[in-house]
Amino acid sequence: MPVTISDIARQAGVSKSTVSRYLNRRYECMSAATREKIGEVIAAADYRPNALARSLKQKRTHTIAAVVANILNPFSTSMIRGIEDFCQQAGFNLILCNADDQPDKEKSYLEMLLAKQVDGLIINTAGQNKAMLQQIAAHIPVVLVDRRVPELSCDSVTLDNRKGVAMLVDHLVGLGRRDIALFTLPFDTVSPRLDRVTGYKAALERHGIPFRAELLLETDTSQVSVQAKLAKLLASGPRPDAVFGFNNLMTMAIIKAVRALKLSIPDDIAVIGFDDWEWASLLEPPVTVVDQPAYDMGSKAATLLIARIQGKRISKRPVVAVFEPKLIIRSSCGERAD
Amino acid sequence: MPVTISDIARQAGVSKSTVSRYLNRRYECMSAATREKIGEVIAAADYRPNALARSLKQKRTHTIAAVVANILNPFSTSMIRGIEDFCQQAGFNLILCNADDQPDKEKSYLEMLLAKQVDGLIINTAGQNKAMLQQIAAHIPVVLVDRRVPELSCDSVTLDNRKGVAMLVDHLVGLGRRDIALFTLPFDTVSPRLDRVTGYKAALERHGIPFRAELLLETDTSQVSVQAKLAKLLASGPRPDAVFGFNNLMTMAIIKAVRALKLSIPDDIAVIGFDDWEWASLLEPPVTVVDQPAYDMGSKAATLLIARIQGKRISKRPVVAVFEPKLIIRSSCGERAD
DNA sequence: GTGAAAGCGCTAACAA
DNA sequence: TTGTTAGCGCTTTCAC
Repeated sequence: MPVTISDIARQAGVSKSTVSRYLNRRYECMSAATREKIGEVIAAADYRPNALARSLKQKRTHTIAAVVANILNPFSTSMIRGIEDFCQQAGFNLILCNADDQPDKEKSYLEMLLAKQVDGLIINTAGQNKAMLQQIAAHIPVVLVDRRVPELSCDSVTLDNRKGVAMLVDHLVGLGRRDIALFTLPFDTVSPRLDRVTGYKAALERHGIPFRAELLLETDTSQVSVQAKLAKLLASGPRPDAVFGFNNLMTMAIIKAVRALKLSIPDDIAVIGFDDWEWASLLEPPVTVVDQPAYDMGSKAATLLIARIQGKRISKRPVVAVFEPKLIIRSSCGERAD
Repeated sequence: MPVTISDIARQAGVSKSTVSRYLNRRYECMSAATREKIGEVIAAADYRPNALARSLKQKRTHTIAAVVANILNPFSTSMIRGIEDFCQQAGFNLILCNADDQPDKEKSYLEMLLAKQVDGLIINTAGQNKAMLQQIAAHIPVVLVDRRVPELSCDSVTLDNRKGVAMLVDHLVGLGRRDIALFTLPFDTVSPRLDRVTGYKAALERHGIPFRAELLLETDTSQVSVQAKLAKLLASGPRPDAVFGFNNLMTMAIIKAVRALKLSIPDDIAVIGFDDWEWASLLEPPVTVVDQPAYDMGSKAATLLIARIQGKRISKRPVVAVFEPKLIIRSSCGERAD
């Protein structure tokens, strides 16, 4: 039997309306005496307004949700921190959901978020729930992070993936590597992956290097899968002189595989990855990567979302924030930075 | 103007109660015809019940919250996955909060969670909000993870930290190391840290090694702090032949510092850490650690919490689940496992 | 400055 | 089998 607004009203000898005004800081329409009295009663009773009731009435929850692809990926956690910090500062609550890159799980989270009446949504979608997202975007502001969905008319925050790959390929080619194998997760439906593949082909072409389909390897990020593909590749035909991992999980798997296959980095093979992560510099040799400003991307997404929710006037049309990748040269490609 | 239960009722030509019964799967008390009719109308309207209204009435939200200390720490993310998977399976929603080890932030999250009427709480507390937690625990089930709070009468899930440290010290001593420096975060208020310090002293004593206060170093997990302390230690008196990091973040900082100081691991100094993490095995040399089953601990916490919420009969008295640490020997202490 | 009353969208007796 | 009614705890006109 928690204490309600009626209890406070009774104890303070005023009406619920007055207490409500107090709760909403409308102190102007209230005598100093009642204001003080209510304050005392609330403190004494340790009263906490019921957000459900309030939201039901106001039709706003002051809560947004973030659905990320994989909470075990440092890219996601950094992005989350960016979102979280902005929300905190803006007085919004955050519900965090980990869709695990599974469309079903994503869908069930979306269902629950809608039921809970969140005011807005930031999502790094697996891409299979377009219809549902479309419908959601019609009701509440939605911001896509990392992955675009062309069909969806909403704000998005992405990285210039093609540029990132260009930097990476340029770096490799500059060091004399030409046979660059690339390990990616299935890339048909997920925009950054597709962009990276496209960027890879474009960059090769720019350097006059013919694209070889056998160097484009689609796999999950487990060491076994990666190692099997890599071993097969090494056994058959001209061996690659560089490998490029599509995200940090993939890069880790590549490094494990390369080591298991007793290859030396970078002498036998150069290794380069997308996404930086805390301990990339601690590996031997330290790994060269293209970094995405995950924290800033998260923060920007939250900024856009909350601006929309608060009806701040931003362009009616979807805004597309594109962030710049950064090449962090360490030594896994044959060049020592320090 | 989203569609409500009244809209559905009208369109289906029945009363709200009947629709409500449908929503709550009480099909027994309903003709097949109405059941079908309602189903059609709901599907056509793409109706989604408002969880706020439902929860307000039922006084249950089917939602629990998890407040973790630091989402950037792999220990936390693994634990979260354990919690999340169990919730998913049990049909509970999860609100995730990252308190960042800041009591203020923790408090503000607790306030909002209470306002949102969560049914239960899993918390890895910074330890400064005892009074508030006590009061919360009196209303709803609370499960403490990782860190105990003796004053609080609620379930807890912890690791046998003293045992973990004992394994670690035994390992080191077995390899001939006796001057073991230990880097910890401030340990006066946080139980696992305190347990680890106590366990360290006890283990030394068991081996007849006198405890030297100058080897117990309290610091944050930044490389600069750690490196400063380590440099000072090396310069003054008998140098340690091993360093032990209190969690994975600390261990990473130690490794960075040791490298910056041009010491060789394990020849000049052995390094061992608490918590395993994905890439510990990829470092050179691979790092020996004491691992905590973070996923299982999270899963167990969720299991306990939800059992309490559902009133399953578990002992009235707080249950204390203690997990076993596991020593993972790699080669940073002078012994190669593979 | 303050209160009475209606209602947010739902559930749960109690009737019929 | 179904409908009527009365709230859940709050906000918000509209009076006074």
